[in-house]
Amino acid sequence: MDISSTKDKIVKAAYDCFSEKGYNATTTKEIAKTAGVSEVTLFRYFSTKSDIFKEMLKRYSFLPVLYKIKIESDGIDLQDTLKLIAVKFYNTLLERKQFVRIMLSEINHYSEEIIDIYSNFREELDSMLISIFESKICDLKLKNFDLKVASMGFIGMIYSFFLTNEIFLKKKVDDIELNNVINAFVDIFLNGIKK
Amino acid sequence: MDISSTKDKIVKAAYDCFSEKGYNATTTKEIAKTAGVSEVTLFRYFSTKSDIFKEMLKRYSFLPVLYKIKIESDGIDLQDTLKLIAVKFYNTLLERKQFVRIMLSEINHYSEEIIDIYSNFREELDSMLISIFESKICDLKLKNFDLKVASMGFIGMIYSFFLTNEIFLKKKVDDIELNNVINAFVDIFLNGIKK
DNA sequence: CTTGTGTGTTAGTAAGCACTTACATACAAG
DNA sequence: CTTGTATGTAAGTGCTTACTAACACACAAG
Repeated sequence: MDISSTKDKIVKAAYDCFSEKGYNATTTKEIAKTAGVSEVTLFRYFSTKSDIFKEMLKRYSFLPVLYKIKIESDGIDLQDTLKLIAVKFYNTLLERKQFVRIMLSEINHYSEEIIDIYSNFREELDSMLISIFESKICDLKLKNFDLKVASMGFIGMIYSFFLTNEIFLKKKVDDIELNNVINAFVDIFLNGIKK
Repeated sequence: MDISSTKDKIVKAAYDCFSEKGYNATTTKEIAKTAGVSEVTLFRYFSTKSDIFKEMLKRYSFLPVLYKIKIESDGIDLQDTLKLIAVKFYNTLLERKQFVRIMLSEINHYSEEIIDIYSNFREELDSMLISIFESKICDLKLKNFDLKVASMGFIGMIYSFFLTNEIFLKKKVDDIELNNVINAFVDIFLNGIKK
């Protein structure tokens, strides 16, 4: 028994291929080759190409990873909390860059599944932030904003920064630049929501 | 002579098809049918499917549309200027929603062309905002932020809001909600960059 | 009336695709 | 040694695809 089973290897290979070329441009032959198995073996584990895709969506979704972002915010001030969350969020996206790419390119093709993943993802993130804001609201005299809108704005800055650099421009952002940008975003945002 | 030539009809049809199903899943037969011409005629105008795609990229790029966003900001305060820009930016994205979808789904396939369009787009937008900030910087005692980072943050909030609702969740945002959200974003942002 | 231009129809080709069938082989467990 | 399980190879099927060739028709301009 290998460290990763044949099925695992196929799903991983599919993940890599789909993220590089998209679903339609990836052939089952290619997936098999990447996985280091024969095409026939591939079809012994999955009866259709679509099944491979769906299995891959399940296994590589970043929904579970999201929980790693959750932090203990008691005792830490809001500024540091936001910075920490921003960094963790960005790194999560980086770690699952391939998955992000797949989601972007297959929204049309597998819209139901992807809408599902994305909406769960956003709900979790937003409610995480909102509960943090709520716990700090009395300490810091925040404006009476719609917290959900505020959360969307904050997440949006970081998400968009990620998309622009990593997905569109394919430009690596080094840690120093990332930290500067995140610090600026947090500063703007925090100042913005304070009374 | 028709109001739109045969070539125009083909490019328009390709635009519609590609945005709905993606490049690979769209057949030349389908494009021809959508355009209301025969497939042979299609190949009389374009020698390959890829040529149609590239022609479509040229014609439907939102780069030219971007100049409609530019406004006269003299005499208007920064808050109203930003709100106006945000609304116009959002509406431009809406107007070219199909193009955005194509860019997202074909980054892998036509990365060179799309990177080019996207980076021009961002540069234009950023420099537009930066020059506005600079013209107001003395009036309003803005913090000594990196203006480019500030611009990225502001654009990012709106862009991400658009992507989430219109592209991912396929949820229509009505004008009232859009205005509320934009007002909130501008408030947060403006407060955030002030001293 | 002729000629050129733009288009349609019909039929095709060569390639590539997802997926299948049949058979062979390696190997671990009993 | 036998049997079951996991895999490979070779060959192929039926379908779809981008793209082509050949011919016919409509029609406007000279």
